[in-house]
Amino acid sequence: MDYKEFKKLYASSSWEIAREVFLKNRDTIRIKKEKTAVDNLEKIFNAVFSITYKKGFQAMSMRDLSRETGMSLGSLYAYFTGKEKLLDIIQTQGWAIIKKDLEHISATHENPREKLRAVIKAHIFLSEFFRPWFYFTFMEARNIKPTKLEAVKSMEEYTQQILTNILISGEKQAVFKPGNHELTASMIKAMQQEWYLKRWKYRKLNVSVDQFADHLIAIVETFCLAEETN
Amino acid sequence: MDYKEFKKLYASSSWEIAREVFLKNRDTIRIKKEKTAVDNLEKIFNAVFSITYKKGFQAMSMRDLSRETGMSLGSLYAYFTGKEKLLDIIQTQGWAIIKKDLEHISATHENPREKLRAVIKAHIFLSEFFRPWFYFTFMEARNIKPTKLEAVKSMEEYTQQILTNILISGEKQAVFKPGNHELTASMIKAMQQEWYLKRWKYRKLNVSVDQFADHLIAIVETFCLAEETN
DNA sequence: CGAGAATATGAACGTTCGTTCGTTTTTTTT
DNA sequence: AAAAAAAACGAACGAACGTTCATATTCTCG
Repeated sequence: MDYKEFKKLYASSSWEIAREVFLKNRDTIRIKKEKTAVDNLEKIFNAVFSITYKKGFQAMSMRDLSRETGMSLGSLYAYFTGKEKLLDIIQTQGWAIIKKDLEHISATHENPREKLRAVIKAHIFLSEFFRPWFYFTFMEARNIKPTKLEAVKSMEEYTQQILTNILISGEKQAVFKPGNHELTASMIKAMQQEWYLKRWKYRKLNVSVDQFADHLIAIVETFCLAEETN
Repeated sequence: MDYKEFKKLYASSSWEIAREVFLKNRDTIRIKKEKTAVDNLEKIFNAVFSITYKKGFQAMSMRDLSRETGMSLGSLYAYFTGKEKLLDIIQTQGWAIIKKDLEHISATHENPREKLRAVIKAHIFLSEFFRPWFYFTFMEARNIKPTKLEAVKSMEEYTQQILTNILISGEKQAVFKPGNHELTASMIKAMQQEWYLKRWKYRKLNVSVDQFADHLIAIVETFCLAEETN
């Protein structure tokens, strides 16, 4: 499967994400009409991503956000109770996107080799489709409260565990070589992360997301696959 | 070479780094006595690293820095002309550390295989020894001015080029397989970066810097080495 | 020891920040 | 079309910010 196919199958749209946020936060959002709320939430998220990509969340002022969205300062506060809550909403939703789709992919394959390929690709394709969410979630993790930070770290461990488990069960089936699977899974995550953290580099090198994913999988399989299955 | 040996051979101390900064910025630093200036610069850098690791540079107030260093607000401004200049000083010095030592390592080996191992290891060991500098340089890159940002990006490309060139010359000598060396070099950089970005993970997993470096080299060599030399 | 240079101090200043709220505008309902 | 509800507005407020500077303290050296 390449990125084009992936987009059609799994990805929910930017508007649907905003709608999910609206439904999850109805108690704190003062806007009643769904269409109004979701449209403006989408506008707000896009503005946040655009501003913070350049200068970070802390440096973004509410006046910046007001200018970028075309909404007044007062209006903005009808959609979230404060700047900190806005950060929290985006972070929480970002991780929800990752978790939901990764669990889905992980469940739909049996063969360890196919499963490993599918999970790696899905993560990269997801991070391409929701790049702003991924980038924000990683770069602004420092700004959330210590309680929430623990949740972020355990989420990181969880997604890594998915990879580790595939490698372990693959070793049992003699598809993969023995080795420090936890460490290998870490390295895979590091390379996946590279795609959304250093996008400018790959745009310059003219590397497509499909090329990147294939290269990463080639490296991993060369290292992990047992000799006879190669 | 393991990390213990590396420390003895190449690393300059935290105090020597501060001294380098002092000598480079004598024109803007209002303190005359070298010992006073260097001692306090070292104290300032450590305080900045400690504060910004948790909340980032933008969120660090000069009052935070004053509290952490034990110096008064007025004193601080004798060491740098403003908060922005402080950021610039640390960023510039961070990249200078990387460049200097990487060039040194790259020049002291001939055999492509040995050279690749040495450069990869040196970068990881350096990032372990100067972790605060590496972490800060990466995480606060967004806060510098566009002109300086271009310098940062070209530095990233430069260090990647060192790896790419080793792979290319290794291919010519039939030590390495043909392949997209630029992309492979990128992946190596991503994995190296992992060590200083996610230190908490490896502390938890009880993975030493030597183990990490060896695992990374194993992955790279499995993928790059030509069959006959394996 | 004492004079002058170097360094440290923190109250004070102007600015910008996040947030609030009385008001106006728009939309929906009657 | 009038009334009621919902949404948008932006001036205003106190707190916190980066920075300055007149003054106090410490150090240096004849």
